Amino acid sequence: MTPLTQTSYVVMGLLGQAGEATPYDLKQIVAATIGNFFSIPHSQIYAEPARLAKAGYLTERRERAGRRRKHYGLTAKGRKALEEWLSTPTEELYELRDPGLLKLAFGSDPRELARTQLAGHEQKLEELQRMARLLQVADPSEGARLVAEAGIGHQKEYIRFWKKIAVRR
Amino acid sequence: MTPLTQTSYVVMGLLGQAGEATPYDLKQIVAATIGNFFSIPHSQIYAEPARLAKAGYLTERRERAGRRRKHYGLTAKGRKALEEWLSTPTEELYELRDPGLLKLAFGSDPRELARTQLAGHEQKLEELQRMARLLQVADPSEGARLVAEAGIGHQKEYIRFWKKIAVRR
DNA sequence: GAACAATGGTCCGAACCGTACCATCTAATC
DNA sequence: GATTAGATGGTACGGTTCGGACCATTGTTC
Repeated sequence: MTPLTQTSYVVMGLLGQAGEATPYDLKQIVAATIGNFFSIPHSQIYAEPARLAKAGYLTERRERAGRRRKHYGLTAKGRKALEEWLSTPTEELYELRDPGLLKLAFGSDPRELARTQLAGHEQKLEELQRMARLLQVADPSEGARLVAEAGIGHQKEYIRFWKKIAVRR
Repeated sequence: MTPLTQTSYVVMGLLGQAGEATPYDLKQIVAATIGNFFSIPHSQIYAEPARLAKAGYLTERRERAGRRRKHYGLTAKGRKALEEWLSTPTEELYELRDPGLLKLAFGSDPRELARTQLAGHEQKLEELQRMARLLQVADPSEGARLVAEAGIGHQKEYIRFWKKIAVRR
């Protein structure tokens, strides 16, 4: 039995948008886009397509020469599973692991922490804004744009939060 | 070698605040507080203290009768490790897995999704606000209060986001 | 054509995870 | 005072995930 995990749907979802792709392609896309709100370690991005292919959700085509890259694409079965998943809204909310907040909760010095975290979030915000600008012109999908917006909103929220702490007396 | 993971610090951090505790106690505290921004499955909360005790970071005392609960506390070594960790601000940001945004990115129907997610986040917000009120009166630690505030801020951000989508034409 | 960076990928043991199950205590009900 | 239901408290375990180290091919620069 091959249970489909959220990672599975990430892979299938990307292939649904990108057509055929190698795991490396997927890795790049993840890093640039959904990695921002759905983290996946790179080793999984290589392992998962193989697993899915074996279970009939993906086609696997291997180059005969050179790098012998593997290219994956959705099968009908894969496409069906993906669509089914997409058409059922989740109630589940997020899962979060924020080491900054963790330290804060346990009594780290708030101001120092705030400085460090602030820097990170500001940088992240810029990244996201850059990305959003690209999507404005380039991307066909509305979902991608919305999601980028969501990310921006949360970064701003983080920045408000840490700033408040940083400037406190 | 026993590398200290974030989970380790959660356990040690809680013991730092609570004094001695059983894994069950820890589980309860996590569920009520830091679980909101740092998720850990309950099986880990039982496994980790044992691991840490074996490595000398915790003391382990087992009741002789009845439930034979195990009580854990920080050793000097544990306290030192904790303090060291607390005194180094992290640059690392969060790790997030949000299935709602994932589906949105891949083309789920935004309005339907919004309705479902909205309900969840509104409930979560209430929970957090209830908790925050409790902390106002009961909790000594400033960190805990700040962190609850952060959570509230993000829930509100989520609600703004999904609401905007839900009411769209 | 050597050296170096970028690309593309594999491998592995430890940690993690969900889930199912087990045991003890409490206290209400008869 | 026996029975039972629910809350409390905990263990076990096999499969999955994870980070990180390492390997191989290609492209670029000198």
